[in-house]
Amino acid sequence: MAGREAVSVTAPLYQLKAEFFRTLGHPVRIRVLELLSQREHAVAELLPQVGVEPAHLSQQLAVLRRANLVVGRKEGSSVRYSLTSPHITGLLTVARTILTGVLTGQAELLQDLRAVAPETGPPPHQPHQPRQPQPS
Amino acid sequence: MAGREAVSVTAPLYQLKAEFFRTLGHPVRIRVLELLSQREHAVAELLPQVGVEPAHLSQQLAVLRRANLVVGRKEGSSVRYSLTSPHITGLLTVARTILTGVLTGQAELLQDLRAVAPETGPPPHQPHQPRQPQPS
DNA sequence: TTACCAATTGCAAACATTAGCAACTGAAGG
DNA sequence: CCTTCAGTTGCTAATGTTTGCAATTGGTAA
Repeated sequence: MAGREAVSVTAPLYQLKAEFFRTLGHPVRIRVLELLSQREHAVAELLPQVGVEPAHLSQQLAVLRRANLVVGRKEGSSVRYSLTSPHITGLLTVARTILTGVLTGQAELLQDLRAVAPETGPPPHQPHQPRQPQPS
Repeated sequence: MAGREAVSVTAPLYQLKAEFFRTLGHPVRIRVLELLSQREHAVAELLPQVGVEPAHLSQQLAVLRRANLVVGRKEGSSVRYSLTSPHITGLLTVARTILTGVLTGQAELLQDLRAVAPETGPPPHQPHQPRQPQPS
């Protein structure tokens, strides 16, 4: 039990931020948070959407619970999960915006590479113009 | 055969998002991004601020470079780094907001635990009062 | 009661990341 | 030339995370 302290009052803020982002750094957990951004979901509803076996989903839900990003509420024989903060939805949106930019940058880089003709002169290296669109 | 389909030919979006967040999930990298949020910094300027040995910082900068979150520009014998997107600054801000809420929630939980006298009644569970600003 | 279903937990193997050290490149100065 | 400084890269032991399986809990129905 050494590594993870439940609530460290003294941990530096950037350490906490890193742990926070690390919590988001898993496909299943992202998927869950996106689904919960739309509305509350029972585990049985999440299961087919994320396509992993129940035990695995439960583990990842536990991670999100420990990080206080979601809460589970028992209802009959099932458990319904929801976000603890609406800001999380915003965070995912901003992340997508950045990701779009990053991918655009990489696409441009690819194009630059492709623009270099096999045996002709040196790479032109166009001066970099940012992009407009943001698809889903 | 219907059912679990990988959704996209290329990497699914939530996979990319997870990788993106994982990139942020390290104290040194967070520290660097925060410093670069203020202004451009040379590696030699970052070094004393983050307090790790040069090789380690270089590795973490390489991670951020590969993720296309920062760019390095050689200037004389030093390298100056800057963010590729101003949105990153916003992301860190939103993250702090969420983190503040999360920590507030945990603090309340601690207080609840503390409020339970050794042999007296059940935990009172106060109804949730929103937060107070917090320093960087 | 027993059986079943939804969800969770514990554990160990497979996997990925981190951090420290030595070696290397490239530029500036003697 | 040689030396030094700023950064980077390669390698590897230590560490942390993921994930599949078995066992478990708690609720519901027969």
